[in-house]
Amino acid sequence: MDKKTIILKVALELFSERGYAATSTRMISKQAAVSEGLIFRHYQNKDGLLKALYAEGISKIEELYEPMLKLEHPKVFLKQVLSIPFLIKEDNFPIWRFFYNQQWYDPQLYRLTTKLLSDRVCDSFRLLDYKDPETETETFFVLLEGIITNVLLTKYNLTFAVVENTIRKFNL
Amino acid sequence: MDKKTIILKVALELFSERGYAATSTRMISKQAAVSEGLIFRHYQNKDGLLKALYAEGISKIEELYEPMLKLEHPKVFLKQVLSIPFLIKEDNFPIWRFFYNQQWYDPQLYRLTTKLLSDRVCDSFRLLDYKDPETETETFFVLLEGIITNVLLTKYNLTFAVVENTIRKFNL
Amino acid sequence: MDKKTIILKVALELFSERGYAATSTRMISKQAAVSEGLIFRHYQNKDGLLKALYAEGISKIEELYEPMLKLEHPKVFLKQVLSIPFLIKEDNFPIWRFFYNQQWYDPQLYRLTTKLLSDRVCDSFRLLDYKDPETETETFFVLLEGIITNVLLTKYNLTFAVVENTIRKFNL
Amino acid sequence: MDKKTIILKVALELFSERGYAATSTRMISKQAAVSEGLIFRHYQNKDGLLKALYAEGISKIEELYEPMLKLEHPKVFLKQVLSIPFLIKEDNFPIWRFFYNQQWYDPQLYRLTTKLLSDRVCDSFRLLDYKDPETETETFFVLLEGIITNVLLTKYNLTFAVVENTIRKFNL
DNA sequence: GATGAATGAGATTTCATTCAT
DNA sequence: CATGAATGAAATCTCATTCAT
Repeated sequence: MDKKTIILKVALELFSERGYAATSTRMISKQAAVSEGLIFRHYQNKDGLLKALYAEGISKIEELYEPMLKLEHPKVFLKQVLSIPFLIKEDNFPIWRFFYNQQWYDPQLYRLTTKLLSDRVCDSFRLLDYKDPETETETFFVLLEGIITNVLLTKYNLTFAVVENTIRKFNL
Repeated sequence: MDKKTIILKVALELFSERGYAATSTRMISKQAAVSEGLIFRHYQNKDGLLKALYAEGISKIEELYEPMLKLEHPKVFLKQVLSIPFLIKEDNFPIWRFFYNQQWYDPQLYRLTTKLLSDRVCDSFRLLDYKDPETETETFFVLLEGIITNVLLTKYNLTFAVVENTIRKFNL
Repeated sequence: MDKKTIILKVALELFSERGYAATSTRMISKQAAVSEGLIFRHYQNKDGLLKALYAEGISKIEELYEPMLKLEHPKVFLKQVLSIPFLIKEDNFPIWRFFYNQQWYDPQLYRLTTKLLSDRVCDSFRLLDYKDPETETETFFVLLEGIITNVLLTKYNLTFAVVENTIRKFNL
Repeated sequence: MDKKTIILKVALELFSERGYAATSTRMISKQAAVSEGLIFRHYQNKDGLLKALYAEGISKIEELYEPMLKLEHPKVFLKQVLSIPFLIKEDNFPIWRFFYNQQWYDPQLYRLTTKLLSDRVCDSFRLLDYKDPETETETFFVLLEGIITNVLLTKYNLTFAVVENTIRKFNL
């Protein structure tokens, strides 16, 4: 892994755990074992790291969603969406934690992870003949966010039983 | 309102919106129209503000829960709990936002707002003859956190329909 | 003891142990259990404490020297002067320590404790027919300062044997 | 001389003359013509300057003592030790002044400059058949400290006659 | 590409001092 | 006489960023 990549990886880890504002470029350079100057050569400024991570995160999310969006059966699709928290592999954990944590300060991150799915989710509920698919979709996402937040804050200390219970509540 | 109180109020507003790390004591002093030194005279250090807000937040939460915990009927109680997001009055909004935002950095804040209710919620599901009240409770809280987070991030831009839908899903 | 006196006493203790610059008026007020404002009411400013202590110290020294200066026999007088370190009673210890420590920053304090005696010491050596009484006096005071410094820094951890040995070296 | 070295040199000069507590990092940076931040980059904190100076001072002292400790004849050796105040060259003056001044606040500095010599001094008195070499050594060091203090406080305004007189008193 | 010295602005904190009560 | 709130300046320290090498 080249130094540019290491810097971004370390920045992500620190932003994810401590938050953007509480992480200094010095900390990043120390933990990445590179000079502080190199961060600025590669990413211009601290905000550049943020932007690079936004881009990386979005592509990681799209990658994760790609096979999911190919599922045709609505119930199968919705169940898969609810399983997202358990699909976040260990090496993608930091970027999700970073996004969820960062949305408290950056409105453009709000619901970024779910809005790529919202149309398909709404369609699925419509196909399943739910009478108010919009409200159903909204409820679905609110719950999903609760689950994801929980997983990110407790580092996977959440039983799958909760997801199964949710699946039942949505008759999936 | 005396200056000590104003400082804490302003600190809360700023911490709530921008986060603790991104808020300088200088910003607080400017917005509170006091000298920067006064912050330290009253709260020792920046962390002292945090601790004072923790204490204040906890007592505000207990205040909010007090009448709720007196509700005897389990369904009534659970429905009331699900309505918490709409019970958070405007002047308590900042402390809730601060707590939910801060839990990303401070493990001691995790679930602090819900653990005061968890036993009663579990008992309620047991009284209602749910077969796995523990999982039901967990699902309930995960969903509640999703709703509260949503309300705090969008400033109440959430229809009550979602709550009603949830109530239906839990047969309340 | 009234508050004005307590303040000065506490200031002396702290200045004596930590030095003037490293002692804040806040520390003094805390340890004296008075308000910080009271220090300024009684002594105008921090420098006022210094000046008050200078005056007190000088009068304490004169008090100590008074009986000594009445000794007529030169040898008896000189031996008594060499015993000064052991005449400094516990409650006068802080003011001596303060003076000796403070002389590193304030030239007017240099030799202040000994210059009141220097003429009499020189006369004594002259009476005893020392051939160079000025150099003898200087040597005598240098040694005395060494002994006093030692006593002040080690809190009396100095054997009287050293003083006796010195007395012998000066044929007293 | 690089900036790191200049900072330490200036810090020494100021600490030596005004004392540690009364010297601000701002003063150091101004006089060293560097940014204040650089002090912290090179020495972590103000205390880091202190520690660096301790290390430097100890090595300077050892340097000064090295040739002295090679002197075999006890009288020659002791006379040389008594001449230390006149061996402190102008550029080592600040570090000695700093050490002697600082020992009033830092117990670990007490007698640091003499303890490296104490065994050899005691041995010398024993070789010269003094009956109580320990007391003789103690007296010798007390006097030496008096002389050094005097030199440091008056900037060499001390006649060599005092040292010669002392040598006579110890029969050297 | 990479370093590490260097900076100026700003963050946190402490300080002596004032003032209304 | 005495308090304690309040201040403005300064002290210590951190930060993002630049630049010569």
